[in-house]
Amino acid sequence: MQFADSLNFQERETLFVEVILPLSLAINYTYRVPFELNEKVEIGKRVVIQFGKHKIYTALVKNIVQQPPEFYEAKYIIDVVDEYPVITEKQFQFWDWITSYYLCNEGDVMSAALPTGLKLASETILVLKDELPDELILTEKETLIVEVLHKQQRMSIDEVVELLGQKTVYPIINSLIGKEAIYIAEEVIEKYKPLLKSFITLNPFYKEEENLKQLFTVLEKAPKQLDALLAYLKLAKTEVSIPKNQLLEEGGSGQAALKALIDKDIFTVEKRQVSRLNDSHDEFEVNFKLSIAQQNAFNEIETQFENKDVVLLHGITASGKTQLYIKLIEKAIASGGQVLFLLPEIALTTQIVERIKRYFGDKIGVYHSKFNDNERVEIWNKVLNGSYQVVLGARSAVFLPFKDLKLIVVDEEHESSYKQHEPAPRYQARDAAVFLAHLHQTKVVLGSATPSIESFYNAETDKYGLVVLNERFGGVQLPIQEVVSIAEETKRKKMTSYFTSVLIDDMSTALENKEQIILFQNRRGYATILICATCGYAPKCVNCDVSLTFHKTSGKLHCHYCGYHQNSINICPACGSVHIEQKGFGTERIEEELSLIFPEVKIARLDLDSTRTKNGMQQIISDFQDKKTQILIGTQMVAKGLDFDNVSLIGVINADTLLNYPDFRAFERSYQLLAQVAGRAGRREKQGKVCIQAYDDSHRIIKQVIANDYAQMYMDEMAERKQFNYPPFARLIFINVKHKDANVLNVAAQTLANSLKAQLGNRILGPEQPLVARIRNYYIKQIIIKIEKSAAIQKVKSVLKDTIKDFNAQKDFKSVITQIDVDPY
DNA sequence: AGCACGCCGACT
DNA sequence: GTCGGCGTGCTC
Repeated sequence: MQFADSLNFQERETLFVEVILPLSLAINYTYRVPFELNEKVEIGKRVVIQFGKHKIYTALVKNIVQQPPEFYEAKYIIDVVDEYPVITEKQFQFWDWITSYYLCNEGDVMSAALPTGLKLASETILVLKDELPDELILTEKETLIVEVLHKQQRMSIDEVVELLGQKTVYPIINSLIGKEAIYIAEEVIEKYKPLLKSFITLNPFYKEEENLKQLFTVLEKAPKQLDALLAYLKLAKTEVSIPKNQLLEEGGSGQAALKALIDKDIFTVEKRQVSRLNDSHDEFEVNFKLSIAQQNAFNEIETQFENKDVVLLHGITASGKTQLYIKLIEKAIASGGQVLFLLPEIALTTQIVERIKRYFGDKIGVYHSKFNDNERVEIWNKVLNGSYQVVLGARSAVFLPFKDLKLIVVDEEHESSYKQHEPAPRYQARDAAVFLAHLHQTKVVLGSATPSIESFYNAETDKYGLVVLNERFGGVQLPIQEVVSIAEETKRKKMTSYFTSVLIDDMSTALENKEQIILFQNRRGYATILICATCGYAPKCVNCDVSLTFHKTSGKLHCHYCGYHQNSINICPACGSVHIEQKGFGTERIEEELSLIFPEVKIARLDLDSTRTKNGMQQIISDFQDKKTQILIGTQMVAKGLDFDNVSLIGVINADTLLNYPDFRAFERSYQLLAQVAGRAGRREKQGKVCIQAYDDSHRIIKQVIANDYAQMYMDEMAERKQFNYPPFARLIFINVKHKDANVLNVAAQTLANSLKAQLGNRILGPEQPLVARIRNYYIKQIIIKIEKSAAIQKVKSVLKDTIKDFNAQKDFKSVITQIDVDPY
């Protein structure tokens, strides 16, 4: 026996794990596995490790090796968290692709991919020693800390910072440790807490008829308890254990009676883990039939899938794409497997989700930012164990642990919200989904009424399949569309505040017919800026190079970039004049002006400001749906995925603000947005109306929207993109260079651009000053890389990576921040 | 990210 | 001179 043991000892292996930390770090780190944990470590499991002097994190095992690291002594891992891996092999491959394609760190991807509940980090806590040394001489500040610790046992670093009113607290803490007055502990907070509910079960003894009868007689003297028992028996027909709160609600017996029964051992209580997700157990909706056009499109998609991995479904608004998706999903999961259905974030809180949920019942999970940490972990686990077959989600849903994907649907594929800009990974979820499908050897449907230029180009060049659905479902008519020139109306003095006489007439008619109206204005706030009529002074943000926006509800001036706000001004701080004028106008201002014109009409506003609270948006939408409000004014939000039966008029207050945006995609975006807004009018029997107000009423994009001419828009755009060498004819990479000092930044950006130019030539443009030159006290310059389609993109990327690394290694540029954004659109 | 170390200005 | 802010480097 002893011999065998020593033999084992000889042969016992020492394992090392390469782990990904949920931090933006350039490399992964290697830890040593204590022998007792050898059996438990596995790729894809989380481990608890100490990183640096104190901090404890959960890291993810990426690899297991036997060679010890050459140049340093590895720390031991503290524990293995998971019973089973939480990250699949395919996910790691997916992460690798994101890392290399979007030029970010693995830790960035891990942070984005894992729900917060699966990442734990420690907090440093100060604790008073049980026995303080006899002669303790403390400084004033140290005494302050010890006094607080006497009262509340423990303090966080932040609390110390607040208590002392200074940022540098470590020297003081270390001094206290040195004097043996305190010690520090690392408190690891388990973020995910399963929800526990009490369940009541009848003691099996009373299963016997005889015993139960006897119990009834005993309880006759305690009517409340008898009530509780009866309530239990009524509820217990299908399940033996009844949730305590349900029993209390239905029985009406009260806590005391229940407790008495539990004390008498008639009922037993048990805490059970329950799901937070209120999955509907509704029966599936009756089977609907696809129209002939839909059925044809369905068949066509199937045929195209035979030799294409991606099919673009170009279906005009109200063509019934959703039904088509449902049929595709149904078919995909018929023989097991999973489906990912991506939607833009805002569309996820609306009707389309309800419709699909009703259809697929408890097979479906929804994943987006409105869910809290705990709920997200539960969804993650249900995808991992396969109990969710269909997932509806926003862009981050591409990171869920799918086992067996059979189909990916990306609805509204042109939506810019599929791109994450901040923080890294700056990924485009639609493109990532195409790669994800490739990993799972499966297919993708990209759906849109107004496809992005690049997707349509891919379809045109046969990279993607193309299926067109251009018949409105159920014979819904196209709305009547009209353009009104604001310039013309102003000249003829026919404007009433921001509204042309045409729009006012349309609104009056709609209101008389008891129909509803949606007004679209692409700008939040009340007046865009305040400006002094005497000297031209306009209040600016202290942290950013932007004028502040006046919000009437708060009475304050707000910065939309950093959140800074200050009280409004009545007197010009520069010249003392009282002639402060408001320039420009936002949703809030429109709301106010409109209420003067239609004082008896209920008006609601849907924008970022009015939907800050959790249910704010839902409330506004349902009020409008229930016709409690007649006019809904909104930003982009009103255009996305909202269907209202009674809306007969859509008004666009000012189309020019969209068209004048300085970006090569401004026209494409404007077309998409205006077409989408227009699509909200008159969805059922009745023909709706769209009224677009613009200064430049003969703009080609507006004409194309009115004519519903996507093809012409596409051709015009392609001609321009070709001429100026923009996507899809070239690829773009942006490099944002940031620094607190404008001079340092200028030199740095120029230096970086020069060394890139030396290697990549005229593919490098800039550095240029972006629209907003300073945000949150950081000055910004932008370098643009334009790469022709034929170039080896991976080579360019590796040059880029190396150059930036060298650049950041230079002494003067150490504190310069560089951010790479691949496909920045 | 977050902590240590080292440099430098301001304040007793 | 000392304290605290701030930039810089490092974490297996």
